[in-house]
Amino acid sequence: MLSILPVRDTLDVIGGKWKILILISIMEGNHHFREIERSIPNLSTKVLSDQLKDLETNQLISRSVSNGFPVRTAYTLTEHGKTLQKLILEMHNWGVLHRKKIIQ
Amino acid sequence: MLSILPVRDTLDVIGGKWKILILISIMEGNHHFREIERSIPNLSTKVLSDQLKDLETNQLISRSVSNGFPVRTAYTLTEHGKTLQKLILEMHNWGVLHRKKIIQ
DNA sequence: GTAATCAGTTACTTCAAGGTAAGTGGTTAC
DNA sequence: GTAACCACTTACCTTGAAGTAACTGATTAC
Repeated sequence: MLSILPVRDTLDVIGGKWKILILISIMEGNHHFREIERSIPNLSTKVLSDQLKDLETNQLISRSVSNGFPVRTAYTLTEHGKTLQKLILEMHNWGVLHRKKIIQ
Repeated sequence: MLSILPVRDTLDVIGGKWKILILISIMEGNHHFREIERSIPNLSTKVLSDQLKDLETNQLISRSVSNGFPVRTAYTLTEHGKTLQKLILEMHNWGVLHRKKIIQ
């Protein structure tokens, strides 16, 4: 008997059009704002900014600003964010399976 | 290097507010239209009807109509639909973990 | 014969996620 | 000193998912 709330919580956090893409981009080594932006086609600065705030609020990523000049911000996965990796891999694998099934 | 498309495919199929809830309801033994509708609070007939069509298009559920009277429709998971169970369980588990982390 | 149930459809509205475009304030390269 | 880059913000607009409400057509119970 699965209760519904936890699954909805998960979708709130990683659902939508961009959140998973941004997480994957950071996982793959893109840590700066423009770097992440350039790595994901059609992602606007406004949407990226909004989504990064959401991800930070949910403690999946952390934002740090270097004290030196030029000031550079760096986004990294938190330990909590890293617990998503297995789930993202599962979603990837199921997506591949599904595409094979549907497109044939 | 995870490509983005498969994860997006997965979200297209199980994302949104209702699809996973409907799948879980069917998994738990609700097979008739009104049965599914009653099992999920605040779900309207129109939305249920739309979502069931989507799920059928994606070959996750199948719709069968009994030849006898009264005509009853039955929605069941396909074999392909059953491959989602592991992923849904993962989403459930991560949701529980996340709620602990955020709400404390 | 009328009230209720099943399995939906149709027409219309609302709303939040996402998109567009321009601007801000600082730094660096030449 | 001006052009370009970094890291955004602000204001406004668009669109599609979801919600509301009423209706359909068949069957069954009383």
